[in-house]
Amino acid sequence: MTLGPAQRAKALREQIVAHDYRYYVLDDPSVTDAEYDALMVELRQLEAAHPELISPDSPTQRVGGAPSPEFRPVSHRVGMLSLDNAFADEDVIAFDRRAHERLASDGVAAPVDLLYSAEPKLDGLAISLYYENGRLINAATRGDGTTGEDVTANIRTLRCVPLQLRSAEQTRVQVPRELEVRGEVFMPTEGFMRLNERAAAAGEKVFANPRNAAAGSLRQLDPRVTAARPLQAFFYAVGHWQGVAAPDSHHELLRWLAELGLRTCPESRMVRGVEGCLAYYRDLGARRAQLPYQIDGVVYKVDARSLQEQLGQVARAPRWAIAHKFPADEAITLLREVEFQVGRTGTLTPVARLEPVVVGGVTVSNATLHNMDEIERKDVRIGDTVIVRRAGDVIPEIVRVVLDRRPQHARRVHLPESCPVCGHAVVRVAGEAAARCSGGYSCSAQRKEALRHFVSRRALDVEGLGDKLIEQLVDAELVRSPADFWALSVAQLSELPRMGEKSAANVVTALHERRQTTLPRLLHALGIPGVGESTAAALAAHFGSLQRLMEADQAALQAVSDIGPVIAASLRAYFDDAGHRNELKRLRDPAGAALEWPEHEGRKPTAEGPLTGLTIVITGSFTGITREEATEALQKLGAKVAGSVSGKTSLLIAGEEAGSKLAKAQALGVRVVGEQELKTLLSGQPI
DNA sequence: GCTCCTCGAGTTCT
DNA sequence: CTCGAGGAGC
Repeated sequence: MTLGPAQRAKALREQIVAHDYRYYVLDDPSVTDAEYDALMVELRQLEAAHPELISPDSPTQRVGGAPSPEFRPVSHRVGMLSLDNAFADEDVIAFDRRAHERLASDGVAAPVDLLYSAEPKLDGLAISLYYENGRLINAATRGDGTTGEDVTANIRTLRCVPLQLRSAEQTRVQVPRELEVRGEVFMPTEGFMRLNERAAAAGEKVFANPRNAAAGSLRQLDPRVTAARPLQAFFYAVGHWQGVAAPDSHHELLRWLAELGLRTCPESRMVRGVEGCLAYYRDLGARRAQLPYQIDGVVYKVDARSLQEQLGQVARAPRWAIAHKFPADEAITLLREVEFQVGRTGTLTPVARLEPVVVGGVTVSNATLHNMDEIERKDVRIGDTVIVRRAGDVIPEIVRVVLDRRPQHARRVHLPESCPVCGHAVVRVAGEAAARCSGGYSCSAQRKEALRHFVSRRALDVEGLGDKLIEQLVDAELVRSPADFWALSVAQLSELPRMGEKSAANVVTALHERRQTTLPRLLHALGIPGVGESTAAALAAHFGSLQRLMEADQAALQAVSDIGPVIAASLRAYFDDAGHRNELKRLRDPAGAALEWPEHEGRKPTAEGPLTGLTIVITGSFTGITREEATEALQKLGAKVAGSVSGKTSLLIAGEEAGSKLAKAQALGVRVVGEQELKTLLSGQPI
């Protein structure tokens, strides 16, 4: 007998979903791709002939609806935590010891060797999927952990993501009424390479690494584009569930997810104790290059759920899990040339020009060598083969030279005798690491940098005056000193290449808006050697007006805290210079730049508040507040906000992606809190 | 005079 | 982020 179209469609869908499950979750396909495709074709034809049979969770409906105009924000009902990082074996040992100590102090009996569930840490994007009665309702990115973006339409196009969880009849487990499951979306290395090859052939821009490619693919407005990208996903955690008994351990949770049709990573293993963790780390590290996807470390999770609950979480990371990162990626490349850059203060900085090489997922072609001492210490020569690393995973640095590969013709690096930009003599003060161009303001490099600094965000904060524009203005000799900026007309600006009347007008308006400034900003903008943002603020608070500051002698200057003989002399030298005094006059002149700032009596008392006496350091990023805003708010409450962690630090407030400061605070035993506590503090309550 | 701490300055890539 | 150096305290 023949089936009616409705039954046939249902049968086809069940077969396709079953094949998806075998293929993605069990990794054991039972049909060829051609057979699978034939089923899809038949279902499509059937649905085309009988549109009433189409259901939203039909496998043909992965790419559905019109492109969504935006990615709506979605708040996670349970915050998506991040993990603490371990970089060395000792960090893992300490993590295990802390877990033991905590359990012991809570009176919980734990085995000598805790059981851990270990899995690779994929280099992709964390996502959260929400299923109701087994049906996929929405999908969101991790975002900041509290709020992510709605990427449902794009996630639906991933064939390894079930639109419908396996039913109660198909599984040996209960299907939850509600399930919020978390995992990682990533692009397998091979798919990434093919995608880039095609993009390069088509003259489109290529992605720097699989992670960026995955992120870019998920951010497509048109789901059809996402559907064509080779994205995959593994699931490894549950944020929220209802209508089902939770598995007792992480490894059972993974099994349970797989049973529901959610793909889990085949590399996850149970390991015993620290030794087991470290052995797993080494094994995976050795096989890293052979894995079909990119990983940046491994994750250990205390397996038993009862112990996880006992351990709880701190700030924004659980105490029962840690990510053990692989060492920073290093690459080997050729040092082609060493050039010297001239900074605002005339400092000559040697920069290595490298044969471009991919390190840690980005292409690096420059690396700073800091100064001549550094070059000698590392014995770097032009033509050398060098090992490059991204320090703190961000700024490229040359780790060392591969001496075996030094060619005969390798050249030593010599400090130029004259400035490469202006030709003035280069001087090196005995005992100082830096070499300087003696050209001062007549050196166009120093002038450009000084002008750039003057209008930079933390100084006068003029928008629209970027590096390129300043370069043009200096080269065209339209601007020589900061006061000249305010003499620019729209007509003059619009004559410059790539500058329309509209942008020119915007720049003039932006300059005008910043005429009203503050004394600390102005003092910082001047770029007096040794006077940065914080010293400028101290000077402004102490003297109250530019006039009184300019009249102060060395002794009066040294009365300001943090000002010693060196900075006092630097200030005096600056204000004694006729050129500088003339520039200040032009800046203040109502017929010139006409800058204005409020003056006061000076010596503003430091704020007294509930936090007086505390030295607080802030690191990482927060959701509702920037670090700058938090700093200001804490200072208003009387706290001293410092830039680095030391023995004197009373508290470290760590946000997302906290770096070395967090590690240092932990090493020094400084108390660490998170954004929650920051908010509590700012509301005036103790923590 | 020594040591610790903080600030300033310079830097990369997307 | 990191390094160098000035400032402050012992």
